[in-house]
Amino acid sequence: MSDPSTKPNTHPASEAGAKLRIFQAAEALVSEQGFDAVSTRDIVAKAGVNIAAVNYHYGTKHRLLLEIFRVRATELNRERSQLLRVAMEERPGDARAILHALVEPATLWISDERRVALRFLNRARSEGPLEVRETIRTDVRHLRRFVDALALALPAMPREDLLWRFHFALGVLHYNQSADYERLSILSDGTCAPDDRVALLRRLVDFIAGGFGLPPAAAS
Amino acid sequence: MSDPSTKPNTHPASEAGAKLRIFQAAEALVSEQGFDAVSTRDIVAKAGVNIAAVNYHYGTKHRLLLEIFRVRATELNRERSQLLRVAMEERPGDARAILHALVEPATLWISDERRVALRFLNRARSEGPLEVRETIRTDVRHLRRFVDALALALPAMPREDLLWRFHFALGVLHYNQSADYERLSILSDGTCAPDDRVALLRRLVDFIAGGFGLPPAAAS
DNA sequence: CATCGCATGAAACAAGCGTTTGATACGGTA
DNA sequence: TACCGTATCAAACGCTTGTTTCATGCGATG
Repeated sequence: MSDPSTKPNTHPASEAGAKLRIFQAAEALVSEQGFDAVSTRDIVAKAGVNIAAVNYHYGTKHRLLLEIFRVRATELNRERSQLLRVAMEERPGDARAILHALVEPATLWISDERRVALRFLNRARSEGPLEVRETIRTDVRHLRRFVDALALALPAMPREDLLWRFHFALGVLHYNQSADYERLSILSDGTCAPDDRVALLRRLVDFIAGGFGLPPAAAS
Repeated sequence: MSDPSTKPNTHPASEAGAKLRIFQAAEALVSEQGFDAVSTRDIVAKAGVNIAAVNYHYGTKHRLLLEIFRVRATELNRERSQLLRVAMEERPGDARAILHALVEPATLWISDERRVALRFLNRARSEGPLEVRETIRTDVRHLRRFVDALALALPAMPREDLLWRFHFALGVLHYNQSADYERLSILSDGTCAPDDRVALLRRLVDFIAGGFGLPPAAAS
Protein backbone atom coordinates (compact mmCIF):
# COMPACT_ATOMS: atom_id res chain seq x y z
CA MET A 1 0.00 0.00 0.00
CA SER A 2 2.90 2.34 0.62
CA ASP A 3 4.46 2.34 -2.81
CA PRO A 4 1.98 2.81 -5.63
CA SER A 5 4.46 1.44 -8.15
CA THR A 6 4.91 -2.03 -6.67
CA LYS A 7 2.08 -3.75 -8.47
CA PRO A 8 2.62 -4.05 -12.20
CA ASN A 9 -0.55 -3.39 -14.02
CA THR A 10 -2.02 -5.89 -16.38
CA HIS A 11 -4.65 -3.79 -18.03
CA PRO A 12 -3.71 -2.34 -21.42
CA ALA A 13 -5.07 1.12 -20.69
CA SER A 14 -2.77 1.63 -17.68
CA GLU A 15 0.69 1.29 -19.11
CA ALA A 16 2.32 3.30 -16.32
CA GLY A 17 0.11 1.90 -13.55
CA ALA A 18 -3.18 3.53 -12.76
CA LYS A 19 -2.50 3.66 -9.03
CA LEU A 20 0.83 5.43 -9.53
CA ARG A 21 -0.63 7.88 -12.03
CA ILE A 22 -3.41 8.77 -9.60
CA PHE A 23 -0.81 9.36 -6.89
CA GLN A 24 1.24 11.66 -9.12
CA ALA A 25 -1.72 13.51 -10.58
CA ALA A 26 -3.20 14.21 -7.15
CA GLU A 27 0.15 15.36 -5.79
CA ALA A 28 0.75 17.69 -8.71
CA LEU A 29 -2.73 19.20 -8.66
CA VAL A 30 -2.75 19.75 -4.91
CA SER A 31 0.70 21.30 -4.98
CA GLU A 32 -0.53 23.76 -7.61
CA GLN A 33 -4.05 24.53 -6.53
CA GLY A 34 -4.39 23.47 -2.90
CA PHE A 35 -6.24 20.71 -1.11
CA ASP A 36 -9.77 22.04 -1.29
CA ALA A 37 -9.54 23.22 -4.88
CA VAL A 38 -8.83 19.78 -6.31
CA SER A 39 -11.73 17.40 -6.91
CA THR A 40 -11.73 13.70 -7.57
CA ARG A 41 -12.74 14.40 -11.14
CA ASP A 42 -9.77 16.76 -11.59
CA ILE A 43 -7.46 14.01 -10.42
CA VAL A 44 -8.81 11.27 -12.66
CA ALA A 45 -8.85 13.62 -15.64
CA LYS A 46 -5.15 14.40 -15.18
CA ALA A 47 -4.31 10.76 -14.51
CA GLY A 48 -6.31 9.56 -17.49
CA VAL A 49 -8.29 6.99 -15.53
CA ASN A 50 -11.92 6.38 -14.72
CA ILE A 51 -13.40 8.18 -11.75
CA ALA A 52 -14.05 4.91 -9.92
CA ALA A 53 -10.32 4.15 -9.94
CA VAL A 54 -9.56 6.48 -7.02
CA ASN A 55 -11.95 4.70 -4.70
CA TYR A 56 -10.92 1.33 -6.04
CA HIS A 57 -7.21 1.83 -5.41
CA TYR A 58 -7.22 4.09 -2.37
CA GLY A 59 -10.62 3.62 -0.75
CA THR A 60 -11.44 7.31 -0.50
CA LYS A 61 -9.99 10.58 -1.73
CA HIS A 62 -9.13 11.32 1.89
CA ARG A 63 -6.97 8.22 2.21
CA LEU A 64 -5.23 8.99 -1.08
CA LEU A 65 -4.14 12.37 0.25
CA LEU A 66 -3.04 10.87 3.56
CA GLU A 67 -0.96 8.34 1.67
CA ILE A 68 0.77 11.01 -0.40
CA PHE A 69 1.56 12.97 2.74
CA ARG A 70 2.87 9.90 4.55
CA VAL A 71 5.21 8.94 1.72
CA ARG A 72 6.63 12.41 1.14
CA ALA A 73 6.97 13.39 4.80
CA THR A 74 8.89 10.18 5.44
CA GLU A 75 11.25 10.96 2.56
CA LEU A 76 11.92 14.50 3.75
CA ASN A 77 12.48 13.53 7.37
CA ARG A 78 14.81 10.71 6.37
CA GLU A 79 16.91 13.08 4.29
CA ARG A 80 17.09 15.65 7.08
CA SER A 81 18.07 13.03 9.64
CA GLN A 82 20.81 11.77 7.39
CA LEU A 83 22.23 15.25 6.85
CA LEU A 84 22.13 15.91 10.57
CA ARG A 85 24.00 12.69 11.27
CA VAL A 86 26.69 13.62 8.77
CA ALA A 87 26.98 17.11 10.25
CA MET A 88 27.33 15.72 13.78
CA GLU A 89 30.05 13.34 12.66
CA GLU A 90 32.08 15.65 10.47
CA ARG A 91 31.68 18.94 12.33
CA PRO A 92 30.63 18.12 15.90
CA GLY A 93 29.71 21.12 17.99
CA ASP A 94 29.27 23.38 14.96
CA ALA A 95 25.85 24.96 15.41
CA ARG A 96 25.98 26.46 11.96
CA ALA A 97 26.41 23.02 10.39
CA ILE A 98 23.33 21.81 12.28
CA LEU A 99 21.26 24.69 11.02
CA HIS A 100 22.55 23.96 7.55
CA ALA A 101 21.35 20.36 7.80
CA LEU A 102 17.92 21.64 8.84
CA VAL A 103 17.58 24.04 5.95
CA GLU A 104 19.33 22.28 3.10
CA PRO A 105 16.90 19.51 2.08
CA ALA A 106 13.90 21.75 1.49
CA THR A 107 16.05 24.25 -0.37
CA LEU A 108 17.41 21.55 -2.64
CA TRP A 109 14.03 19.96 -3.24
CA ILE A 110 12.74 23.22 -4.64
CA SER A 111 15.41 23.06 -7.31
CA ASP A 112 14.51 19.71 -8.85
CA GLU A 113 11.49 17.54 -9.57
CA ARG A 114 10.82 17.07 -5.85
CA ARG A 115 9.51 20.62 -5.85
CA VAL A 116 6.05 19.14 -6.34
CA ALA A 117 6.40 16.93 -3.27
CA LEU A 118 7.68 19.82 -1.16
CA ARG A 119 4.85 22.09 -2.14
CA PHE A 120 2.40 19.34 -1.34
CA LEU A 121 3.87 19.06 2.15
CA ASN A 122 3.65 22.81 2.63
CA ARG A 123 0.02 22.81 1.59
CA ALA A 124 -0.64 19.97 3.99
CA ARG A 125 0.79 22.02 6.84
CA SER A 126 -1.81 24.76 6.57
CA GLU A 127 -4.76 23.49 4.53
CA GLY A 128 -4.44 19.72 4.71
CA PRO A 129 -6.87 17.34 6.39
CA LEU A 130 -7.20 17.82 10.13
CA GLU A 131 -5.62 14.43 10.67
CA VAL A 132 -2.49 15.52 8.80
CA ARG A 133 -2.21 18.88 10.51
CA GLU A 134 -2.53 17.16 13.86
CA THR A 135 0.31 14.81 12.98
CA ILE A 136 2.54 17.68 11.88
CA ARG A 137 1.86 19.62 15.06
CA THR A 138 2.34 16.81 17.53
CA ASP A 139 4.95 14.57 15.94
CA VAL A 140 8.11 16.45 16.86
CA ARG A 141 10.48 13.50 17.12
CA HIS A 142 12.64 14.43 14.17
CA LEU A 143 12.73 18.07 15.29
CA ARG A 144 13.84 17.08 18.77
CA ARG A 145 17.00 15.62 17.29
CA PHE A 146 17.89 19.05 15.93
CA VAL A 147 17.12 20.75 19.24
CA ASP A 148 19.31 18.29 21.12
CA ALA A 149 22.13 18.77 18.63
CA LEU A 150 21.89 22.54 18.96
CA ALA A 151 21.89 22.28 22.75
CA LEU A 152 25.13 20.30 22.55
CA ALA A 153 26.68 22.85 20.22
CA LEU A 154 25.52 25.86 22.25
CA PRO A 155 25.89 24.77 25.89
CA ALA A 156 25.89 28.33 27.17
CA MET A 157 22.48 29.18 25.74
CA PRO A 158 19.49 28.70 28.09
CA ARG A 159 17.22 25.99 26.78
CA GLU A 160 14.22 28.32 26.66
CA ASP A 161 16.12 30.79 24.50
CA LEU A 162 17.30 28.01 22.24
CA LEU A 163 13.79 26.62 21.76
CA TRP A 164 12.28 29.98 20.92
CA ARG A 165 15.00 30.69 18.39
CA PHE A 166 14.53 27.26 16.89
CA HIS A 167 10.83 28.05 16.63
CA PHE A 168 11.59 31.28 14.79
CA ALA A 169 14.03 29.43 12.51
CA LEU A 170 11.27 27.06 11.46
CA GLY A 171 9.23 30.11 10.56
CA VAL A 172 11.88 31.39 8.19
CA LEU A 173 12.27 27.93 6.73
CA HIS A 174 8.59 27.32 6.07
CA TYR A 175 8.00 30.77 4.68
CA ASN A 176 10.73 30.19 2.14
CA GLN A 177 9.34 26.81 1.17
CA SER A 178 6.08 28.50 0.29
CA ALA A 179 8.00 30.11 -2.56
CA ASP A 180 6.32 33.47 -2.22
CA TYR A 181 9.15 35.28 -3.93
CA GLU A 182 7.04 37.52 -6.09
CA ARG A 183 6.64 40.06 -3.31
CA LEU A 184 10.40 40.14 -2.77
CA SER A 185 10.93 40.45 -6.49
CA ILE A 186 8.60 43.44 -6.66
CA LEU A 187 10.15 45.07 -3.61
CA SER A 188 13.61 44.72 -5.12
CA ASP A 189 12.59 45.77 -8.63
CA GLY A 190 13.58 42.32 -9.84
CA THR A 191 17.11 42.21 -8.44
CA CYS A 192 16.32 39.61 -5.75
CA ALA A 193 15.39 36.24 -7.25
CA PRO A 194 15.70 32.74 -5.81
CA ASP A 195 17.39 31.35 -8.91
CA ASP A 196 20.76 30.81 -7.28
CA ARG A 197 19.90 28.10 -4.77
CA VAL A 198 23.40 27.97 -3.28
CA ALA A 199 23.34 31.68 -2.55
CA LEU A 200 19.81 31.44 -1.19
CA LEU A 201 20.82 28.60 1.10
CA ARG A 202 23.76 30.63 2.36
CA ARG A 203 21.59 33.68 2.99
CA LEU A 204 19.06 31.55 4.83
CA VAL A 205 21.64 29.97 7.10
CA ASP A 206 23.28 33.36 7.65
CA PHE A 207 20.02 34.91 8.77
CA ILE A 208 19.08 32.06 11.09
CA ALA A 209 22.59 31.83 12.52
CA GLY A 210 22.44 35.56 13.21
CA GLY A 211 19.16 35.03 14.98
CA PHE A 212 20.92 32.48 17.17
CA GLY A 213 23.57 35.08 17.97
CA LEU A 214 26.28 33.24 16.05
CA PRO A 215 29.09 35.28 14.48
CA PRO A 216 29.04 35.77 10.70
CA ALA A 217 30.21 32.76 8.73
CA ALA A 218 33.82 32.44 7.71
CA ALA A 219 34.36 32.54 3.97
CA SER A 220 34.08 29.01 2.59
CA MET B 1 -20.64 49.53 2.03
CA SER B 2 -17.41 49.78 3.96
CA ASP B 3 -18.80 49.81 7.46
CA PRO B 4 -21.43 47.18 8.09
CA SER B 5 -22.71 49.05 11.15
CA THR B 6 -23.69 52.30 9.44
CA LYS B 7 -27.24 51.43 8.54
CA PRO B 8 -29.53 51.10 11.53
CA ASN B 9 -31.80 48.16 11.09
CA THR B 10 -35.55 48.57 11.23
CA HIS B 11 -36.58 44.96 11.36
CA PRO B 12 -37.39 43.65 14.85
CA ALA B 13 -35.50 40.39 14.37
CA SER B 14 -32.15 42.11 13.76
CA GLU B 15 -31.48 44.06 16.90
CA ALA B 16 -27.71 44.20 16.40
CA GLY B 17 -27.88 44.69 12.61
CA ALA B 18 -28.03 41.71 10.32
CA LYS B 19 -25.28 43.02 8.06
CA LEU B 20 -22.87 43.50 10.92
CA ARG B 21 -23.68 40.14 12.45
CA ILE B 22 -23.01 38.43 9.12
CA PHE B 23 -19.67 40.23 8.89
CA GLN B 24 -18.64 39.12 12.36
CA ALA B 25 -19.91 35.57 12.00
CA ALA B 26 -18.09 35.07 8.71
CA GLU B 27 -14.87 36.53 10.09
CA ALA B 28 -14.99 34.33 13.18
CA LEU B 29 -15.79 31.14 11.30
CA VAL B 30 -13.14 31.68 8.64
CA SER B 31 -10.52 32.53 11.25
CA GLU B 32 -11.30 29.25 13.00
CA GLN B 33 -11.92 26.84 10.15
CA GLY B 34 -10.47 28.39 7.01
CA PHE B 35 -11.96 29.86 3.86
CA ASP B 36 -13.04 26.71 2.09
CA ALA B 37 -14.45 25.00 5.16
CA VAL B 38 -17.04 27.70 5.85
CA SER B 39 -20.31 27.64 3.90
CA THR B 40 -22.95 30.29 3.52
CA ARG B 41 -25.24 28.19 5.68
CA ASP B 42 -22.62 28.05 8.44
CA ILE B 43 -22.38 31.83 8.38
CA VAL B 44 -26.10 32.52 8.55
CA ALA B 45 -26.54 29.91 11.27
CA LYS B 46 -23.94 31.63 13.45
CA ALA B 47 -25.30 35.10 12.63
CA GLY B 48 -28.88 34.04 13.31
CA VAL B 49 -30.21 35.32 9.99
CA ASN B 50 -31.89 33.84 6.95
CA ILE B 51 -29.71 32.35 4.25
CA ALA B 52 -30.84 34.94 1.73
CA ALA B 53 -29.45 37.73 3.91
CA VAL B 54 -25.86 37.19 2.76
CA ASN B 55 -26.70 37.75 -0.88
CA TYR B 56 -29.06 40.57 -0.02
CA HIS B 57 -26.50 42.57 1.98
CA TYR B 58 -23.26 41.62 0.26
CA GLY B 59 -24.22 40.40 -3.21
CA THR B 60 -22.26 37.17 -3.03
CA LYS B 61 -20.34 35.22 -0.44
CA HIS B 62 -17.20 36.11 -2.40
CA ARG B 63 -17.79 39.84 -2.02
CA LEU B 64 -18.49 39.40 1.70
CA LEU B 65 -15.07 37.83 2.20
CA LEU B 66 -13.37 40.49 0.08
CA GLU B 67 -15.02 43.16 2.20
CA ILE B 68 -13.83 41.61 5.46
CA PHE B 69 -10.31 41.41 4.10
CA ARG B 70 -10.36 44.99 2.86
CA VAL B 71 -11.52 46.38 6.19
CA ARG B 72 -9.09 44.41 8.34
CA ALA B 73 -6.05 44.81 6.08
CA THR B 74 -6.60 48.57 6.05
CA GLU B 75 -6.74 48.64 9.83
CA LEU B 76 -3.54 46.64 10.22
CA ASN B 77 -1.58 48.62 7.66
CA ARG B 78 -2.72 51.90 9.19
CA GLU B 79 -1.51 50.82 12.60
CA ARG B 80 1.84 49.66 11.27
CA SER B 81 2.35 52.91 9.37
CA GLN B 82 1.58 54.93 12.44
CA LEU B 83 4.06 52.98 14.58
CA LEU B 84 6.71 53.34 11.91
CA ARG B 85 6.15 57.09 11.79
CA VAL B 86 6.53 57.37 15.56
CA ALA B 87 9.68 55.24 15.48
CA MET B 88 11.21 57.41 12.75
CA GLU B 89 10.45 60.58 14.70
CA GLU B 90 11.51 59.47 18.14
CA ARG B 91 14.44 57.19 17.31
CA PRO B 92 15.62 58.06 13.82
CA GLY B 93 18.26 55.73 12.43
CA ASP B 94 17.51 53.02 14.97
CA ALA B 95 17.02 49.84 12.89
CA ARG B 96 15.83 47.93 15.91
CA ALA B 97 13.02 50.41 16.48
CA ILE B 98 11.92 49.98 12.85
CA LEU B 99 11.80 46.21 13.20
CA HIS B 100 9.85 46.70 16.40
CA ALA B 101 7.26 48.79 14.56
CA LEU B 102 6.96 46.04 11.96
CA VAL B 103 6.40 43.27 14.47
CA GLU B 104 4.45 44.93 17.25
CA PRO B 105 0.94 45.35 15.78
CA ALA B 106 0.40 41.72 14.91
CA THR B 107 1.81 40.60 18.23
CA LEU B 108 -0.52 42.91 20.11
CA TRP B 109 -3.56 41.95 18.04
CA ILE B 110 -3.13 38.34 19.07
CA SER B 111 -3.55 39.39 22.69
CA ASP B 112 -6.99 40.99 22.43
CA GLU B 113 -10.24 40.66 20.55
CA ARG B 114 -8.54 41.55 17.27
CA ARG B 115 -7.06 38.07 17.30
CA VAL B 116 -9.99 37.02 15.11
CA ALA B 117 -9.22 39.69 12.53
CA LEU B 118 -5.54 38.79 12.48
CA ARG B 119 -6.21 35.11 11.97
CA PHE B 120 -8.60 35.98 9.16
CA LEU B 121 -5.83 37.96 7.45
CA ASN B 122 -3.41 35.09 7.85
CA ARG B 123 -5.88 32.68 6.34
CA ALA B 124 -6.41 35.07 3.46
CA ARG B 125 -2.70 35.08 2.76
CA SER B 126 -2.53 31.38 1.96
CA GLU B 127 -6.04 30.08 1.29
CA GLY B 128 -8.04 33.19 0.47
CA PRO B 129 -9.63 34.01 -2.87
CA LEU B 130 -7.17 34.39 -5.74
CA GLU B 131 -8.07 38.06 -5.94
CA VAL B 132 -7.02 38.60 -2.33
CA ARG B 133 -3.80 36.61 -2.60
CA GLU B 134 -2.89 38.59 -5.69
CA THR B 135 -3.40 41.84 -3.82
CA ILE B 136 -1.27 40.69 -0.92
CA ARG B 137 1.53 39.58 -3.21
CA THR B 138 1.66 42.63 -5.43
CA ASP B 139 0.64 45.50 -3.17
CA VAL B 140 3.92 46.17 -1.40
CA ARG B 141 3.51 49.90 -0.81
CA HIS B 142 3.34 49.75 2.95
CA LEU B 143 6.24 47.26 3.06
CA ARG B 144 8.37 49.56 0.94
CA ARG B 145 8.17 52.19 3.67
CA PHE B 146 9.82 49.76 6.05
CA VAL B 147 12.51 48.84 3.54
CA ASP B 148 13.31 52.49 2.92
CA ALA B 149 13.46 53.18 6.64
CA LEU B 150 15.81 50.24 7.18
CA ALA B 151 18.00 51.38 4.30
CA LEU B 152 18.33 54.76 5.99
CA ALA B 153 19.20 53.17 9.32
CA LEU B 154 21.66 50.68 7.84
CA PRO B 155 23.48 52.66 5.12
CA ALA B 156 26.42 50.23 5.04
CA MET B 157 24.31 47.20 4.17
CA PRO B 158 24.00 46.37 0.46
CA ARG B 159 20.41 46.74 -0.67
CA GLU B 160 20.20 43.16 -1.89
CA ASP B 161 21.30 41.88 1.52
CA LEU B 162 18.82 44.13 3.22
CA LEU B 163 15.94 42.97 1.04
CA TRP B 164 16.65 39.30 1.56
CA ARG B 165 16.86 39.75 5.30
CA PHE B 166 13.62 41.72 5.26
CA HIS B 167 12.09 38.85 3.33
CA PHE B 168 13.23 36.38 5.97
CA ALA B 169 11.96 38.67 8.72
CA LEU B 170 8.49 38.58 7.19
CA GLY B 171 8.72 34.80 7.32
CA VAL B 172 9.32 34.82 11.07
CA LEU B 173 6.54 37.34 11.52
CA HIS B 174 3.91 35.45 9.55
CA TYR B 175 4.81 32.12 11.08
CA ASN B 176 4.24 33.57 14.50
CA GLN B 177 0.91 35.07 13.52
CA SER B 178 -0.27 31.63 12.55
CA ALA B 179 -0.10 30.84 16.25
CA ASP B 180 1.28 27.36 15.78
CA TYR B 181 2.71 27.27 19.28
CA GLU B 182 1.62 23.76 20.12
CA ARG B 183 4.66 22.26 18.46
CA LEU B 184 6.95 24.57 20.42
CA SER B 185 5.06 23.73 23.59
CA ILE B 186 5.54 20.01 23.01
CA LEU B 187 9.20 20.45 22.12
CA SER B 188 9.82 22.42 25.32
CA ASP B 189 7.71 20.12 27.53
CA GLY B 190 5.39 23.05 28.19
CA THR B 191 7.98 25.57 29.33
CA CYS B 192 7.74 27.74 26.20
CA ALA B 193 4.31 29.39 25.89
CA PRO B 194 3.28 32.60 24.14
CA ASP B 195 1.36 33.90 27.16
CA ASP B 196 3.76 36.73 27.91
CA ARG B 197 3.29 38.89 24.84
CA VAL B 198 5.89 41.44 25.91
CA ALA B 199 8.54 38.76 26.24
CA LEU B 200 7.47 37.18 22.96
CA LEU B 201 7.72 40.53 21.21
CA ARG B 202 11.20 41.03 22.63
CA ARG B 203 12.33 37.58 21.55
CA LEU B 204 10.94 38.15 18.07
CA VAL B 205 12.72 41.46 17.62
CA ASP B 206 15.90 39.98 19.09
CA PHE B 207 15.90 37.13 16.60
CA ILE B 208 15.18 39.31 13.60
CA ALA B 209 17.69 41.94 14.68
CA GLY B 210 20.27 39.17 15.00
CA GLY B 211 19.42 38.05 11.48
CA PHE B 212 20.15 41.61 10.35
CA GLY B 213 23.54 41.39 12.05
CA LEU B 214 22.60 43.92 14.71
CA PRO B 215 24.28 43.66 18.12
CA PRO B 216 22.21 42.30 21.02
CA ALA B 217 19.77 44.80 22.48
CA ALA B 218 20.73 46.89 25.44
CA ALA B 219 18.78 46.12 28.59
CA SER B 220 15.62 48.22 28.63
C1' DC C 1 -11.49 -24.59 -22.79
C1' DA C 2 -13.77 -23.01 -18.59
C1' DT C 3 -13.25 -20.28 -14.62
C1' DC C 4 -11.85 -16.96 -11.45
C1' DG C 5 -10.04 -12.52 -9.58
C1' DC C 6 -8.53 -8.15 -10.65
C1' DA C 7 -9.09 -3.80 -13.07
C1' DT C 8 -11.84 -0.71 -15.68
C1' DG C 9 -16.00 1.50 -17.75
C1' DA C 10 -20.45 4.33 -17.90
C1' DA C 11 -23.99 5.79 -15.16
C1' DA C 12 -26.21 7.04 -11.21
C1' DC C 13 -26.51 8.14 -6.19
C1' DA C 14 -27.40 11.29 -2.10
C1' DA C 15 -25.70 15.33 -0.12
C1' DG C 16 -23.97 19.84 -0.01
C1' DC C 17 -22.92 24.06 -2.32
C1' DG C 18 -23.99 29.30 -3.62
C1' DT C 19 -27.65 31.66 -5.25
C1' DT C 20 -32.48 33.06 -6.61
C1' DT C 21 -37.35 33.44 -6.27
C1' DG C 22 -41.71 35.24 -4.72
C1' DA C 23 -44.33 36.24 -0.76
C1' DT C 24 -44.72 38.77 3.52
C1' DA C 25 -44.24 42.26 7.16
C1' DC C 26 -42.50 46.53 8.66
C1' DG C 27 -41.82 51.81 9.24
C1' DG C 28 -41.71 56.35 7.09
C1' DT C 29 -43.94 59.52 3.92
C1' DA C 30 -47.53 61.89 1.23
C1' DT D 1 -55.30 55.78 4.73
C1' DA D 2 -52.66 54.44 0.85
C1' DC D 3 -48.27 53.80 -0.73
C1' DC D 4 -43.39 52.55 -1.27
C1' DG D 5 -38.83 50.99 -0.32
C1' DT D 6 -36.40 48.04 2.88
C1' DA D 7 -35.64 43.70 5.10
C1' DT D 8 -36.82 39.15 6.20
C1' DC D 9 -38.60 34.45 5.32
C1' DA D 10 -39.34 29.50 3.42
C1' DA D 11 -38.59 27.09 -0.53
C1' DA D 12 -36.54 25.84 -4.49
C1' DC D 13 -33.05 26.31 -8.25
C1' DG D 14 -29.05 24.26 -10.91
C1' DC D 15 -24.69 22.55 -10.11
C1' DT D 16 -20.70 20.06 -8.13
C1' DT D 17 -19.05 17.06 -4.75
C1' DG D 18 -17.30 12.18 -3.19
C1' DT D 19 -18.81 7.77 -3.61
C1' DT D 20 -21.25 3.53 -5.27
C1' DT D 21 -23.31 0.25 -8.41
C1' DC D 22 -23.26 -3.10 -11.82
C1' DA D 23 -21.66 -4.72 -16.14
C1' DT D 24 -17.64 -5.73 -18.94
C1' DG D 25 -12.99 -7.09 -20.36
C1' DC D 26 -8.61 -8.90 -19.38
C1' DG D 27 -4.82 -12.36 -18.05
C1' DA D 28 -3.59 -16.13 -15.24
C1' DT D 29 -4.87 -20.66 -13.26
C1' DG D 30 -7.09 -25.24 -13.22
